[in-house]
Amino acid sequence: MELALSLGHDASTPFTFLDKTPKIANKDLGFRMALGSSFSAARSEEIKEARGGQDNRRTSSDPPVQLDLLPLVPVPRTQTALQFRLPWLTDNMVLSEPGSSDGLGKGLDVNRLPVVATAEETEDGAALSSPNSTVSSFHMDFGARNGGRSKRDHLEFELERASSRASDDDENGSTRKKLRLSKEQSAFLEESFKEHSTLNPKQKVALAKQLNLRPRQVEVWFQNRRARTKLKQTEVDCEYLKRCCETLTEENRRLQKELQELRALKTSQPFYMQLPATTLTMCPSCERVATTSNSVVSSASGNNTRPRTMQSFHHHAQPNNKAAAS
DNA sequence: AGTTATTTCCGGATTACCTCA
DNA sequence: GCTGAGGTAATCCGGAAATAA
Repeated sequence: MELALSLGHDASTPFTFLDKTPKIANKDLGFRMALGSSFSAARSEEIKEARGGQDNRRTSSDPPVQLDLLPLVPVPRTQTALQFRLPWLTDNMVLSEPGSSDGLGKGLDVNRLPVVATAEETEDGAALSSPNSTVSSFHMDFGARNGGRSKRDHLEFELERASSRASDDDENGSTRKKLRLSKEQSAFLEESFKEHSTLNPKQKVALAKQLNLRPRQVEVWFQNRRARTKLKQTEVDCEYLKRCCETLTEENRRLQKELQELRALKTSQPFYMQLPATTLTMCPSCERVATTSNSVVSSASGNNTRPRTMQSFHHHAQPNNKAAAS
């Protein structure tokens, strides 16, 4: 998709801005994004392709929209969603499947009650293998959060939160819960988002298992993340258009002034305007209108009163305009 | 082959909760 | 302690696409 901004009088030279946006974004805001109508089409293709398989309704390993809102931290392509190493873990602390025997990988689930697995999990087919082990097998180092709280303190803190949530739930099962993901969970989701901005069901379930979240939560996070990305990009585009508008306004002002000068010249020096019409050509390099009768104007007027822009155009050689000059 | 119902996912808008100044 | 703003998880709704009947 090429968005063309027509400025009214010259639709032949559409003003494209989106191809410039990434440059601006890279420089000023530290992220890039390629927008294109190919997105929806490509997505449809993805879906088609994915639905060829039984349980892969969608795949997004190569998203059509490239976008990075964070400092680029490349994750090797060879790492699948199941093989991510969390940057905050030491080398021997890789998240493992929740049901694995090593006991690692039981990330703290900020939303899951310590004991009860919800019906939704079962529906999603992503119920964890040991939902009641969330507390006992909590091994991730969350010391970085909450101002360097010790592991023990943090665990107690989280237990407290979990139990308070449990009591909330007991009081009213329909209470809407809104609980923050941990820094680590968010970081992991971000990393994953950088890899692919959409998830197929397998990836979603895998991520959910790794982070000890419900698949629905992962799905919602990705949806919200895409929305944030889009909003951010819209702001960038808006800012760019604003700057363009300012530039064009300034250009318009300048041209109006020039027009006024020309009109004044016409009234003060009528002979000037009786000369043969000046051939105007468009400069292929800068796309400015160039006049080819500089010498005539100059000699006829007797002094060099041509407006600044007309003077600035004469750097273009126009060999076939000698008639006008004579 | 065309139609309809169902399912699934998504985006957009909005709500509700949480944190922080 | 109260309050308003901002961030964000969660919800609702409608549309699109695929699939099955």
